Amino acid sequence: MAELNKSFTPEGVEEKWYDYWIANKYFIADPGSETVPFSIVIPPPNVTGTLHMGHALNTTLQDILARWKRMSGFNVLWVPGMDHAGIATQNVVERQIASEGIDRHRLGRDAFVERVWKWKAEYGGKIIHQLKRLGASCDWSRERFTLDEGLSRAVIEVFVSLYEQGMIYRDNRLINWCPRCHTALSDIEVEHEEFDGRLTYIKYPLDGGDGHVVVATTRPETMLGDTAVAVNPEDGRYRTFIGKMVLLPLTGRVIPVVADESVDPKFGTGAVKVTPSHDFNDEAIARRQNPQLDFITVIGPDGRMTEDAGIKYANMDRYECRKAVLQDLKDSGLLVKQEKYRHPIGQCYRCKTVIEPLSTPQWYVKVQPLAEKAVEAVRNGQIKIVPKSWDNTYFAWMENIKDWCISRQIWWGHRIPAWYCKEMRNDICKNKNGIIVYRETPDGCPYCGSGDLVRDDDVLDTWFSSALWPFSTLGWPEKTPELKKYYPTSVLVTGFDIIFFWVARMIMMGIKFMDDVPFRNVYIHALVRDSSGQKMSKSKGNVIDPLVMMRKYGTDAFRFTLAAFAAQGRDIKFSEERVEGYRHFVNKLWNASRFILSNTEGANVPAEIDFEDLDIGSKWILSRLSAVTEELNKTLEEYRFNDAANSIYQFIWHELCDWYIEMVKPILYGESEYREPVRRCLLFVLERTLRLLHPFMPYVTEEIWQSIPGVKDEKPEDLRSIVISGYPKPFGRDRDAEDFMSVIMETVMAVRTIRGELNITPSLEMKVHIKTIDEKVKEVLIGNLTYIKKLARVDVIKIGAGTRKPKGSAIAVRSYVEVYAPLEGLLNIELEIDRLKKEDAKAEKTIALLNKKLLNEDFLKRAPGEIVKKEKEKYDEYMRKRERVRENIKKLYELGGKQ
RNA sequence: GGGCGGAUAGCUCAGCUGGGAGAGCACAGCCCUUACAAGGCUGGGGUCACAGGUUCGAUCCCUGUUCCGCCUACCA
Repeated sequence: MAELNKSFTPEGVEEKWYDYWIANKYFIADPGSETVPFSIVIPPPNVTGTLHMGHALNTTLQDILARWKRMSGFNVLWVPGMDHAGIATQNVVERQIASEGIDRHRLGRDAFVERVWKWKAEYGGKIIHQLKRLGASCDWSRERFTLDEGLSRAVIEVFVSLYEQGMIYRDNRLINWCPRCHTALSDIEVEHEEFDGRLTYIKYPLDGGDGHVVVATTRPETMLGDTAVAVNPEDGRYRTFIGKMVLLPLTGRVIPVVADESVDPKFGTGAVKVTPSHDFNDEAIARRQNPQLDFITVIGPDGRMTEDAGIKYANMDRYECRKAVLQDLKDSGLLVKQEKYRHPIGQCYRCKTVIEPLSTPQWYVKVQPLAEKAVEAVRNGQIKIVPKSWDNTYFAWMENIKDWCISRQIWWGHRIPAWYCKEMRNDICKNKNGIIVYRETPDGCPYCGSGDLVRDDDVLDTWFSSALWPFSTLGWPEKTPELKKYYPTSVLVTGFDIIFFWVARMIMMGIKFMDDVPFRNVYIHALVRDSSGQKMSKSKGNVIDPLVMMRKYGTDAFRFTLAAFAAQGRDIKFSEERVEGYRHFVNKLWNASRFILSNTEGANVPAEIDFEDLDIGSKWILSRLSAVTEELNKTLEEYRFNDAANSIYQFIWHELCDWYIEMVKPILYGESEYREPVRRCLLFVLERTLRLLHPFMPYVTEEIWQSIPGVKDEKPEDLRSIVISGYPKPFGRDRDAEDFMSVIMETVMAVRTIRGELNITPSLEMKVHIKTIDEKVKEVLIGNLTYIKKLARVDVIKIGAGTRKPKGSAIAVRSYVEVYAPLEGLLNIELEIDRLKKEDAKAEKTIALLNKKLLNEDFLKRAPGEIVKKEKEKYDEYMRKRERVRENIKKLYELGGKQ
């Protein structure tokens, strides 16, 4: 095969074949086809994104599944797309216009949103090109965007119907507020991290009397908004205080001491300052009191103190204010002490700004009823999570789920389809809360006819539209053929970091609106970390760029590395050396193919192959091929990507290359009757192997496959591709051939060991005598002398039961054979005795172990008969072996070895 | 505070339902044998974290301990 270069160069080849696949529409799904569907929706990457290791792993695994199923004859649809990523994208564009000196508020909402779309058209979706470079076999004709028209329709439909069913409501309560992004966040969008802080003890004097209460707080500045002090009703120390009033320092306000069971007497002083407007726990206390405590908001949406904080503090930044308050408390002698205290602080998951609890009106989804069904779906097996260990995480979260805050005070996103009737304030409108939720923009208030309507400014949480992804991308709410054919999707492949954000919500929404789960299986893959186990992040500077890996080592090697790393239930510590190793593997395959193709000129790859007229080596490799085929289908079915990768690696390198190719060389170069069958077999094995490997290494396999002459050439040109060539199925093992081969291999390795250990140069052809008591083994060896001669570089003088050890021979004892290599003059008797003694010691150790076991009556009585029999056989075998080894040592001594 | 996972060869990790441990890389020795030196052959290396328990038998199951990760949580 003159066309193949000496080594594989991915550049050019990758683009060439990707373009070819696209041009021939191999990835485009046909909902009209009768074949069994297999569908995946991609976890839509953010428009702002560039490909990172997580995407690379995620995409590779999905592509392996998609290609495998496509080759296996399924009707595969892999829907690609992107997420508009509300806050993240808005932040990016805000930064961009800031560099031009523009503020979004000055630009105005419509103009800003326009800018974001413009940005999206220009920079967004860079990641799509990168996914293509990875070889992703998505149906790009069905690419979707969470903010495109069809998806917006789905979002509105879901929102309005949930509202109509009372499952979406608006409420005013404390929410997580990001003062930088200027929006509400849901609970899971807050990341908790521990920091070294301080616990500040403050004295609150009793009003109209002696004495005081000391409270402890991590946020002294919020005291300006305190409306009570709470103690545990059972706490004897404070019992007399309950119901009394204390003087709130620095403000002159008088606030009550109240009782609440949530207060832990053991923490701090046992007395808590209560700031209902700025702390979730305090809000709960306030609402439990009768009458309810006052809410005084002292920190505003921008993180600055409000006027209610007092003239002195108003407009200060919250941290600046903390310093001021501490100083003032110190000055007034009310600051008792401060102690070091490590505690978690909530931060915005987009910008890491410290979250501020803030009381604002927001929209919520009542999730409990949805969650119950979603839990049930996993519990009863309608959805299978792999690995199973994630079930518990899922259940734990779902069972304690709180209502989902879905409104965001940003501009980039699905605007909430709600309007407020202004007239309602004048009691003209009969609509009790003035809220109008509509699928289309209403002309006027349907209740009072007023034309004075104002649309809600908020947009929906990005994850609201993502939650609909499995059916919105298939055309819902229309009844499309795609929806009918491909929903529920077959599998969702994703990282565990978005189980709550995304997976759980898709399940809830899918069941609610499609009356069926969104996917049958969920495969949760690991997080890719750096080689020392650290999370990759820009700030740590330990990010490995997938694009760099692909450029440096080729996409095939990179993909294979990811698959080989993807063991279930463990994070991936990525190391570049592994990629390098798999590049060697690509090269190995390449060269083996070169060898096969150049030695099979004139032959065509057969569609099927008959074991009968083949030599043992060929029967063996075919049997092994069938075994690995079975293994691959099985491991892929179980999402054991690493096992799949290792199996095919092992087969190609160590069975096909190290043994089979080496052993058939004499046949190929000589005039054996097996020459033609072997040539066919080589092509057959190569072609099937490439197909087995294709899902992992799409490019190099296609490149080689296209050079193999045979069946494909009869097909029309646009159907000639490994992509649609069919995934191999097991075709049967030949146990005899495998057994016989193991005898041959054992013999060859015995000679090689002698060579290696005694440092006999490979260029010297050794003469060996082989002793075996088994007639069948003898027959096999005699029938396959060519192999043994070639692989061990020996001339076999004698084989059989009566073979005796010639004088001055090196000896290797194996299960079925004993190999004697006469080495007159060459043999170092001492070295050889040492070697045999080592073997003797090994056997001795095993025998002792087995002996102990077999003398144990309990073992004989209770262990299964099959095991006992196996152990006995093993014992006998080792006894025989030891016997032979010892005999040989004795002979060597007789020959002159020193005792 | 609760929950989950990990601890196996120098390094990175496999080891599915318990019968006595594997790979890749690294290391050592020998080979440029006409597919591949990005290669071939051979070899060394592990009381499977620690302590108990269940069992005829435990790397595997149970309990506890230590050390690492991660998730989750309104102890101010």
